[in-house]
Order: sequence, then C-alpha cells, then structure tokens
Amino acid sequence: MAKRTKSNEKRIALLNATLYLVNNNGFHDAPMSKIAKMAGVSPATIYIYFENKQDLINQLYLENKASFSEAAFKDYAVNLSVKNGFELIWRNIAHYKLNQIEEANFLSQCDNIATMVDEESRQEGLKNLQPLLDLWERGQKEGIIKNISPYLLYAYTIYPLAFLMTMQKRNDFELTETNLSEAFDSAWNTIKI
Amino acid sequence: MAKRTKSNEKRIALLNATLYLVNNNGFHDAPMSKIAKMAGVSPATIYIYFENKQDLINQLYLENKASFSEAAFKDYAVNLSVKNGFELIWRNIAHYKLNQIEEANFLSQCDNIATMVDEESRQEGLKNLQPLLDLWERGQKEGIIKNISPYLLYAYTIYPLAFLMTMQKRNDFELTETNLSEAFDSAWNTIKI
Amino acid sequence: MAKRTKSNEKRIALLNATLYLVNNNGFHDAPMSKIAKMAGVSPATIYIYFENKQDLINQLYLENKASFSEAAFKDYAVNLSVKNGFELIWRNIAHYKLNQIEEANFLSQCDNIATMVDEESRQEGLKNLQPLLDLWERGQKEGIIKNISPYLLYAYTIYPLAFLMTMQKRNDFELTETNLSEAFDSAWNTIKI
Amino acid sequence: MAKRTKSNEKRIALLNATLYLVNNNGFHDAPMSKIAKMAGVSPATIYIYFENKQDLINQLYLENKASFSEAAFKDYAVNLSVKNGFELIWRNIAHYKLNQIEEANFLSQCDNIATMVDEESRQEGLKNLQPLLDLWERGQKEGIIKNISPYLLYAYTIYPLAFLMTMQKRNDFELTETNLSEAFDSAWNTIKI
DNA sequence: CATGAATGAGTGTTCATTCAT
DNA sequence: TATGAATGAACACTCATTCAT
Repeated sequence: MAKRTKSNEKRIALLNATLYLVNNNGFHDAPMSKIAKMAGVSPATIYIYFENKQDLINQLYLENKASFSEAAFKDYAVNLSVKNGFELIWRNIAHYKLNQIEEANFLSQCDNIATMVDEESRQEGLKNLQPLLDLWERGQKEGIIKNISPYLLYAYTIYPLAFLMTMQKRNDFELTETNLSEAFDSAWNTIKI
Repeated sequence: MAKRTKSNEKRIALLNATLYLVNNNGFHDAPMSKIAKMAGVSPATIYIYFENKQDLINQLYLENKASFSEAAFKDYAVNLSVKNGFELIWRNIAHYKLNQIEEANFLSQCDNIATMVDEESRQEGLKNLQPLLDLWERGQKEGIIKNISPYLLYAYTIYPLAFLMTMQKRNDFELTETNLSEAFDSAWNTIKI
Repeated sequence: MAKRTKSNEKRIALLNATLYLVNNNGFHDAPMSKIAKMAGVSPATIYIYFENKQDLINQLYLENKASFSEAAFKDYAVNLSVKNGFELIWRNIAHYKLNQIEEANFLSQCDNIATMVDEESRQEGLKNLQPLLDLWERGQKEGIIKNISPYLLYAYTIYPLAFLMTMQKRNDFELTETNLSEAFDSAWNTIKI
Repeated sequence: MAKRTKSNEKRIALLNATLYLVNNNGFHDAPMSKIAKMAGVSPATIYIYFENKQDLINQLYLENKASFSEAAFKDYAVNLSVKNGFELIWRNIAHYKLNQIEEANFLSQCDNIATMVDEESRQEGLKNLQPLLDLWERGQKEGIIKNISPYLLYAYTIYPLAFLMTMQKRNDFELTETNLSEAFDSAWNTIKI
C-alpha cells in the first residue's frame, strides 16, 4: 500500500524551468527535453505532473497570475479611500513588475500573445484583477474617477508599467523612487476627475 | 531584353503569409512549409529571398516598422507647435494601431518578446521614432513638456494604445471617436507641464 | 492465521483485461498501464504476477488453450466410434468458437501471428489437440478416414470454423443450427473415405 | 521549374521493408525508423510517400490484395465451366499462397486482426474476390454448387489454404503436388451438389 | 529563378519496467 | 503484497534547410 508520493519540489522545479526557458529562449525554443533537464528529471516525469505542454504553460500562467494578484492587493482593504486604495494597488503592482521581473515578463508574454495560454485560462486569469475594477467603479460612483471604460483606465495607469518593466529588463532604463512617484502622479492625474 | 529577376511579388507574398501565420497561429506554428504554401511558392524558394527564417522575420519587422513610422509622421512638419505636432503624431499612431491591426499586432509581439527579432534589427527599428523624441526634447526645452525620461513619456502616451489595440483585436472593447479624444486628453495631460 | 498471499482474483482480472484489450485495441494498443487500470491494480502489481508482458501474453494463451481443449473434449471418450467421436469434438469446437468468441478470437490471433506468443508456448499449446490427432490416426487405421496428413485434416475440418467465428464477430454472418449441420456434413465428407 | 521527381523505387522499397518487418517482427515491432533504415531512406522521407503509418499499412494491404486477385484470376474467363473455372481459381490461389508466402502471410495477418487496416481499406479489399462470388452464384443457379452461404463456401474451400500456408512458412508441413490435388478434391467435394 | 524531393536533428509524448516505500 | 512515482529508450511525426534538376 505504501508508495512514493508526488513531490511538490519537482513540480515547482518544472514550473521554474519552464518560466526561465520561455522567458529567455521564447516559447518556440523551450522544448520539454530542456525543461526536464533543467528541472533535473526525466522528460517522462513531466507527464506525471502535467497533462501536456499546454497544460504546463496554463498552470504556470495561472499560478503566476494568482501570486501577482496576491502581491497587487497586499494590505489592501475596501475601507481605504479611493485614492489611497488606488495608490496602494498601483505601487504594489509597480513593485511587483519591477522586482519580480521574470514572473512579470512571463505574464506579459502570455497576455500579449494570443496563442500562448488557452482562452479558458486567460479568462480565469482575468478574474484576479476584480478588486481593482471594483475600486474604480466605486470611484466613479463617488465622482472621483472619470466615467470612462475600465479598459481605458487600465491602459493609462497599469499597462504602462509593463513597458517600464520591459525596458528595465533590457537595462535600457532604470526606475528610481523619484521616477516612480512621478509615474504615479501621471497615472492618477489621468483618471481622476 | 527582359531578364529573369527576383520577383518582388513573391517576396511580398511571403512577407504577408508570414505576418498572417505568426499573428494567428503564433511563431511556433508558422513553419516555413506553411508560409510557402500560403504564398503559393515552394519552400526552397523562400531561401532565394531570405537567408533563413530569422532573416525573414527580421525583414518583416523592419519593413513594418518603416511603414508604421511613415504612417506615424504623415503630414508632420517640424514647424508645427509642440502640442499640435504631438497630437498629430499621437492620432496617426492611434489610427494605425486601431486600423492596421494585423501589422500593429505583429510589431507589438516583436517588441514584447525578446527572442523574436534579433537585437540588431530591434535597434534599427527604434530609430523610426526619432522625430517624436526630437519633438519631446524641443517641448522640454520650451518648457511645455515635463522634464522626465522619454521612456516615461512613451510609456504613458503611446504604449497604452498597444493595449487598446489588443483589446480591440479580441473584440473585448471598441474605441470610438469620443473615446479617442478622451484618450488623447489623458495622454497630453500626463506629459504637459 | 491468514497470510498475505498472491490473490488469484487479481491475476484473473489482469488476464481478463489483457484479453479484452488485445482483442479490441490490438496488441500494439494494449499497454501495461491500461491493462493495470482495467484490472483495478497498479502497473507495478502486474510484475508480481507475471515476469513481463510477453509472459503475461504467454500465460493467457496457454490458459485459454487449456480451457479451449477442455471444451473441445467435453463428454469425449475413446470408446466412441470414430464418426461419433469426431462429430462430438467438432461440435464442441464449433460451439466454443461461436459462443466464446472473445477467447476464440484471442487464440486465433496468437496462432496466426508468429510474433505474439513465443515458440515454446506455441509448442506447449499444440499438445492440447492430441486426442483429436489420436482419433484421426485410429480412423485411418480403421480405414474410415482418408490417409492424408493431419494438417490437411485440420485445415479442412476445424480451421474453417475460425473464419466463421471472425465473420460472426464482425456481424457479417450468423451461423444457425441448420448451417452448423451443413458445415459438419461438409467437414465429415471431406475426410471420410 | 525543374525538380527531382518522386522516385517509385523508394516507394516500393518502403512497402517491401514494411512487409518484411511486419511479417517477421509483428506490427508492434515495425517502427518507422526501422522501416526507413531498411529501405535506405531517412525516416522523414516516408512522409513524402505516405501520410502516416496507418496509410502506409493500408496502401500495402490494398496493393497486395490487388496483386493477389490478379494472380487468383489469371487465365480465368467467364465462359469456363463452373468446375473448371473454380479449379483454375482455386489452384491459382493455392499457388499464390504457397509461393508468395510473404505476401500471403501479410494479407492473412491484416484480414485476421481487426485493428491492422482500417475498415475502409478492408471493404475496398473485399471487392477483389467478386469474380469468385459470381462464379459460385452461377454454379448455384446451374444446380452444380450447394445452395449455402458464400461465407461457408469460402470457409471450406479457400480459407483452409491460409492454414496450409502458415504451416508451410513454419516448416511444419510441405504441400506436394499430390497433396494439392487431394486438397482440391476435398474442396470441390465439399461444395458440389 | 524556381522547384519538390530529401533529410538529420529534433519535437512532444508513451511505454515497459524499476524504485522506494 | 502492493503501490504510484519515476525513468531511459523509444515512438510517430515535423522542422528548417539543402539538394539536384
């Protein structure tokens, strides 16, 4: 009856290897054999933990989305004022994107390339931003935030951070504390009434 | 005395096929054989026009960047005021991204994924935005535009359009003329002093 | 004082699963993992009961051969007349092939495909028909049965039943009681002097 | 415009290699890599001539069925008497099965194992026996052949040859000219009225 | 210039079997 | 005894690229 049990270590090692290889070589040069080798297991072992390559990517995406969202809403509470709440979330996200560069970069690829994660996982991943959407809606009801589509709000406040992350990763640009405050001001000015 | 010469038609057909397949199937499912078939030529023929697959992607990137920049600076002249010049360019870019969705989407993929075009082509592609950088520099000298890194200026004015394009392509969101004006106001407010 | 001992139930379950899968999916799509799952045990458990896959097939073959031969010689006694003895055996075999279709089909595959069971098991399996060969020899001595090779006798009396079984399994043909009597007459006419 | 053309030699070499390997190693140990090596081509080349492994087997089956049927009806004409026509066909088939042992053995495997060729090809292959079925029908109308199902006629006249072929291939038995005449007599006696 | 055949190296995945418990 | 995890070797098949014409 006794038996070896699935080791979470191996699962994590596989996810980490995948993240690393997709980020640095691209999806098209991250073969299962390399992933296995990097994780220190046999190629066949991957299929104990994941159904197939797509499933591996999907799970990696969803778990990183979840950990991103945890970071994004750290210390957030609905009783914060709209501005304070937004600033907290914005800074959390900025902090994540500029420090957890690898994870953020992976998520950015997945979100930008239609063919990387399947539609179901993408929809699932979207749910993670709900509290921010709720905050914006509240801000609009309170007359604090412009009454425009959340897509526009996102495009002008959160999405720019993805660009800064990419530049940071390429060492083209470094975001200082001052820059960050300027950037937040820009973001806030854009959406506040 | 007609001589047989490389037919530009075939070259164009190959570039178009590549754009289409990379956009719709992803880089990892855009094999040379499919590209050839779609362009109506033999796989071997690709190698008459392009050195290899990377070269094909690089050239496609550079030509689209060039045509993007042509669109971006249409009707622009250095004697325009900073605000008018910026608005012209911004609207040109917005127009391009929301109408030439396929081309814009391809460029966006290349710019976001480190491994798609090689570094040399990327650097080459960057030059296309020079007139905008020049305009910003002039605006800063004239005390009209905030004295912050052009990366930030780009992140908060141009880059958001990439997000709107992606949403538009996914039919999640449609940008109206009103939206566009709001979006421009946001962009301008962000960077003007 | 119950001691843990190899459970015959599991052994039987494994043999049944193998029979089913080889018959319905073919040898090449009857992997140990499926066999195990169908038998409700772990793949590793198979190796407690059988040395390897070949051994599993061999044992399945031999046990089915034995049960086939038991059926073939049911109620047979050497004091029966040659004709009566032959008719009894022939009808027993026909009954087996047309009712125990799965078992018969498996045996037929093994006997037709050189590479399914190994030579040793095949030789072992042949012994099961000995009483029929003895009967034929007696018939020849008594001048009742043609003095031709038992291979020919078998080919023209017993072997045709395999074809009828295959057709029956494919629903191309159904053998009635009348057919059966005609078929036996054919068989007997073929070999009687 | 010029190009290398598909060489029929390679196609034939591939079919031959497949026949040999399936016969001697079994379907489950006739991998594409071995087939390619034996045919003296790269594994990838197989896919120029055949869609996939199933297609390769199907085509091999159909071509052998066709050449079998050509042999079976050599010199046959509808104006022959029923008995003479049947003897001609029977001897042709016997000759084929006992001399073209490899081909006959392959066909026998395909016909016995449900999972080897797909249903469509099997149905296609069946058509090859039509002239024999026609002859039997004529014989029944003329009151020369027993009025029983053609499945029974086949089972008792043609099918036994498959057994003799198998035994011959295994060197368990050799069919002489005398044997053959005896065997034909058995076959004819079985079905004639 | 242009081609379809040809290929070695590689792809994602499965398999019979063994390991550690 | 019995297990599920683990695996090296193999599988069918595809790819970017080159060859021969």
